Amino acid sequence: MAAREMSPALLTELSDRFKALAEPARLALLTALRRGEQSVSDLVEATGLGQANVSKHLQQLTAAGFLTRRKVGTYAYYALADDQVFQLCELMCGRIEAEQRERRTALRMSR
Amino acid sequence: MAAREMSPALLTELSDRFKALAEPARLALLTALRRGEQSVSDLVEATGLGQANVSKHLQQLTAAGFLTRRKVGTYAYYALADDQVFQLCELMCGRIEAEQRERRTALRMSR
DNA sequence: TGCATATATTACTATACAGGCATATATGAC
DNA sequence: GTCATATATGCCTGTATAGTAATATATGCA
Repeated sequence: MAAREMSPALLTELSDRFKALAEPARLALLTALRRGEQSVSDLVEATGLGQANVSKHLQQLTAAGFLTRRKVGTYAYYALADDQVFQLCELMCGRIEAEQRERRTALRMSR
Repeated sequence: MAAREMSPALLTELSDRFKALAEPARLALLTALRRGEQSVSDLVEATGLGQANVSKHLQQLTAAGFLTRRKVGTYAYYALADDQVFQLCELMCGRIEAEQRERRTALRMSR
């Protein structure tokens, strides 16, 4: 947020982006796509999710700007729009690990 | 996600954190707290949200590790646990601005 | 043309949760 | 003790959405 003025509109846009990442299934799809562009059926197999479900999640991720879509014949190939999304995940993972470290330390202190 | 193995448990923890940021009201509270530690009633006034609503949002942000809570008398003072959360917002805002630039460019091209 | 495959969409159900209101809890003042 | 204030909690309603199953759409092939 920094020096930015946080208008209600920006807050809504921001929360919409975070909402796109706020689902384990969608994070699993992003993770699977680290290996490169894949079709819907590839991703169905990679994640074990239902086809309709995957299709809808991919649409949401694309609408949020995290994925690109390329249609070839009857296939739809999805790919990461960029890898910035993983910077977000890395920051979050770092927080989670820091908290786990703190919990372990607190545990040690209490014994 | 990088070199991390993304276990289902980690995906869930990650999505929980993102979910905490996936609400305009909670982002507004975080923004208000940039000015420093504040009580619940301060934040009610700053945001215009209802007291019960603010109290519940603050609990969620605290559970997600974004806020700390300090009780003094009948007051509860909340503060940002760190400012890393704004790095996340900055990254997201950067994405939003980039897309707006692209939309403007696309518009120029189409005229 | 008709058939098969890949993806998207629709309808439905179950669940989660934001928001508001009323109330409970906790602390301080008297 | 009573009263007032600050915060948290429980209940309720409406809305959003994840998941599934069935169907629609689109493309390629014979």
